[in-house]
Amino acid sequence: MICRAVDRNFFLKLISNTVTHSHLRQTHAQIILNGFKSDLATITKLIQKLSDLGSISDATLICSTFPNPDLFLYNVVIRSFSRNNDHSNSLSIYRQLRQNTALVPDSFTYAFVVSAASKLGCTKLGSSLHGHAIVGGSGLDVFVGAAIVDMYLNFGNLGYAHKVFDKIPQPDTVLCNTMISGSVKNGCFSESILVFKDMILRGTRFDSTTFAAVLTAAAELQELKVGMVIESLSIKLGFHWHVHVLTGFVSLYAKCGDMLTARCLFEQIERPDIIAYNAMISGFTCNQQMANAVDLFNKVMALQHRVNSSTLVGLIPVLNPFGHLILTSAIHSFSLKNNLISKTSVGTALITVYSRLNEIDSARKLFDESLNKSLAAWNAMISGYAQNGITDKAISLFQEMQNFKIPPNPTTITSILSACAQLGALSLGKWVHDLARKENFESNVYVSTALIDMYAKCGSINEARQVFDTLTQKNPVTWNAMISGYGLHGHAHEALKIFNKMVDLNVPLTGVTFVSVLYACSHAGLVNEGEQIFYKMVGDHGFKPLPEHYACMVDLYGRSGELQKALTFINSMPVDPGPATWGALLSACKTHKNTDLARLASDKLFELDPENVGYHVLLSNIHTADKNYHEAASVRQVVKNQNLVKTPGCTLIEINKIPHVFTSGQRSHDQTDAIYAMLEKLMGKMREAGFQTDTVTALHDVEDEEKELMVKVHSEKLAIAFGLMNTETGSEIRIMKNLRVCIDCHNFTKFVSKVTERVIVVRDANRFHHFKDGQCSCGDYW
DNA sequence: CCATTAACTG
Repeated sequence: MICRAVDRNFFLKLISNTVTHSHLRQTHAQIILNGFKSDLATITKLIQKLSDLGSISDATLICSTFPNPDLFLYNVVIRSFSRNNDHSNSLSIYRQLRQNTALVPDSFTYAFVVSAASKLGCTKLGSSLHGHAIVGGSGLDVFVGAAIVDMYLNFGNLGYAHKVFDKIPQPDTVLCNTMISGSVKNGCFSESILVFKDMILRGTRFDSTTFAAVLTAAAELQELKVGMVIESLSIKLGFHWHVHVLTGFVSLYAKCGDMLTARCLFEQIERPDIIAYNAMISGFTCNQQMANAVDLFNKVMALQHRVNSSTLVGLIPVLNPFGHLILTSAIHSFSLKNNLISKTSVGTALITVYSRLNEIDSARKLFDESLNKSLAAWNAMISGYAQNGITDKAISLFQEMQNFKIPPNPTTITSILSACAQLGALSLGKWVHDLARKENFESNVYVSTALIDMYAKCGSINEARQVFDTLTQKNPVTWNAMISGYGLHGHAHEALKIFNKMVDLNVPLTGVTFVSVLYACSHAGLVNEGEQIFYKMVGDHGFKPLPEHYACMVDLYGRSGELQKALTFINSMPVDPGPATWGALLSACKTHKNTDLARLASDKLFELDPENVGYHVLLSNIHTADKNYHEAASVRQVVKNQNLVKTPGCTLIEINKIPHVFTSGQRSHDQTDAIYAMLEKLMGKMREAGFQTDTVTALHDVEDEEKELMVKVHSEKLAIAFGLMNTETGSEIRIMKNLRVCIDCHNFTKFVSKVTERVIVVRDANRFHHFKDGQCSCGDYW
């Protein structure tokens, strides 16, 4: 074939029309033969096409030998790497660009590299690229802005994202969509709706993505009103029949409990995608229609040709909140059969669901079997342990990660903080806080909320408040954590202040908000305040009380001694009282020594929850306190037959960051003799001051082993004595106990705080006690 | 695909 003189346009067209790699090689040869190998436009097009076809190595080879690359060519290469998911090479080309050339990056360059840094999770590099973009004058460009906002949202830093977003003069649809869906991903639903409302005010164009994203937020907040606004807008603009928009409505109605409408809308979706199916399945699960959920799931699985790893991963969020063993095993075996299990995303997803179902061993097995563990897989496993209360495993896995030099991300930090909180491990918690500071994770809402919870649960309520006060981004969970922290420490008035501020600032309240406030009130004896809030919850805020709210109310009345009122309340409840409600009454009966009512409550409990031996123990203790030893023994006999193992009490104290654990009657510690001598001295003083110990009265008719347990010195006394000996005069002592503190030890600690002039902070199984000058912050309510 | 808060008692 004779080649006629060809021009550049000929090659450009030829390259565009090429669909295979070998064809493109021939074209390249022609380009060289015809003397176009140094023509910038032709070579740029060639490189673009090569990378589109996935031949990234050919593309770079040509590029590196090209004499005078311009910025456009660099941008093409940078984007090619990103498109092939090779973000680190994309960034190294950027580095070459800055170091080896005099070219000045433009907004395209910044948009590409910022998103590469985002995908890689490089927070520090990301912020410095943000800086480069500002210096380079691209900081306010909508494309660059969208990339930067998306990056900060991806890093969980909603505050920075918002700062950047607010500065951009004319945010376009894509930028607003990024902000809306990113806020949703960060659990900040009302922020997301606010951005949408701003779009309406500013007249920004909407698209189906906008509506789909806002609907997710509206669904989470059960905001039917926002749904109505979106409905009329989307109908007017012709987006209403879009799959994603309809799916959004399905979720909204499902979350609001209207499954009829949800189903009806779902049926209008012509070709539902996996997200649509998921919305519907999740609607069924959260409205307890398990049979329907399983049916639809099987239908999805039957569409074999369309099921791949992302289908499975997509299904997982449906299971996550509720968990369902049958569905999970189905997915597991499906992925084994179809060789999808080695996909890390599928593995990780299954690890998560198994942990949610308390099947932590199955989760660990999957984790151990996966060869290339992604950060997400580590996180899934760590959070699985943390959520199941297996805090030691969570922490040791985290340490293993550190040893492997795998850098943690905010998700990791959040789970570890939750483990520290459960454990009361203040020094580890502080260390993790420092780490979070260094890595710039502090502004992440999850991290900061977990920090508040950690400090509160580790006894440092003031530090918790400090974190709370410095936050610019809070979500309802953050507020709830602060309220429950105050409740835990018996500071009900502070809890109420935070609650009122929430109301004033229009922060959406949740069911947990009310549980936390009511808990704070009942543990501080604020009966009237609690009562008012309960009625406001129903009347003003339109919440339907859940069983836990009823239980809180019974606890509120019962704890304060108003047992009759508690009973009247139970009888007036519109639903059948559950075990929590009767349990609250029973424990009140114990505190206020009402054996008759206790009998009534425990009969209900034995019926409602026959498996739970705890109620038998409680009833037995009530009889013991009533000096009805015969009755107590017979209740205990029932328990004996059911093989109850009592949790042994133990207390932890940290001295110079080293934890010491004491069990009751323990004599194995190095300083045992000194500890007992110290105790003897303190108890002597205490008796002189007229305190009497309560243990002897309970010793009638008790079996020998139990008698021994009662005479043994409780672990918290040992820990306190040890603490007194090993800390500076006048300093605070903090101890952590796994069970509730008994009346005798409570009195003892009060006394010690007075004679030694120490503040003693005790965390028991339920709450905090701050002992100072012979008084306890719990006001003897616990 | 991975993250935070509450709920009687033991």
